[in-house]
Amino acid sequence: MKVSELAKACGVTPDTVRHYTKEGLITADKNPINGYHEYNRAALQRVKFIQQSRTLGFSLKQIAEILAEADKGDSPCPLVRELLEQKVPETKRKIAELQAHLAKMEAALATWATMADGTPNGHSICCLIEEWEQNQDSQGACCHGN
Amino acid sequence: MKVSELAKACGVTPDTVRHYTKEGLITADKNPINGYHEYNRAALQRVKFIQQSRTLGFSLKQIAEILAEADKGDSPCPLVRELLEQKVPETKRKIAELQAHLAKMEAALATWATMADGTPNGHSICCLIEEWEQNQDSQGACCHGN
DNA sequence: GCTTGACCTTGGTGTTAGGCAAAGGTTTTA
DNA sequence: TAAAACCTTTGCCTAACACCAAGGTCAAGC
Repeated sequence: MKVSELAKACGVTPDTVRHYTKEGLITADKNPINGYHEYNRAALQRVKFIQQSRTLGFSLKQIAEILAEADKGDSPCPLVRELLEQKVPETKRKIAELQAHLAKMEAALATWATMADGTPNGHSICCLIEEWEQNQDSQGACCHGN
Repeated sequence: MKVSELAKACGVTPDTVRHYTKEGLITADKNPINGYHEYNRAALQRVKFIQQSRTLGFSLKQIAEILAEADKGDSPCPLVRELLEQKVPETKRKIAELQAHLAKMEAALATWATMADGTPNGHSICCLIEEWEQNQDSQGACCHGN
């Protein structure tokens, strides 16, 4: 298969296939006549595997480790379990961060609903941002009356 | 103030201050004798503002727009409201993605708890990944008995 | 006065996972 | 046979810095 054929078969772009090839995640023979890459079924399987792994949140570097393990003839499964077990709390942390983040934004918007816009005056750039967090008891000290 | 003094005062690294300077988010006079950057209180205020804005999830590019608006003498507040209102659904989407992601991982780990590790055999790289999703009814077809 | 360490400068590289574009060769199609 | 569609390599772009190198500068102690 050529680049685009493989890409289409896997539902990725040709650039992605080229990227994986360049990074050594998949290999290809080169047609000596025209220099074109020639991919086989193993490459197809590997690209599909890579996409599956990416949906689980693995980085290309981690996937490369997994593939290297498999290429050595060892089972990559223990490594996969380990990586995934690390990833779960990490993902939970990210979710918590984003949720805190979202709460901040919604709180800010709610607070701002009662605040007027301020014109920058040299001691304040945007009162909405500068005042929204720490001085929630003195809301709008810099803005109101504008 | 010099780079490190400003950085310390704002709780960021000198590299961050240099980065903001290079990107034009803050300005500095240059000491003609030694070429050192000299920051004033306005820069201090701006770096703090940038940090506040970053905790709200704004990118440096967006912050640059906000600052540019303020520098023109206009109130950046309407822009800030608008940006933040765009950001809320975006963040919700990201959270949902991560949660789906997490669910996938936990489901995979739960499924795998009952599966043995497989040795790569040419038709499977890591059965855990390849089998976990689509064939949940034929779990371990490639792995068991190993 | 001099050395040492801490600071500053510019400029470059690295990080993720490709996207995009240029310049040129090849293959397929009309 | 000419255009369209494909392929190649090369290299730059993204976000927000972190880190490093080479070299100049400054403050302190001896």
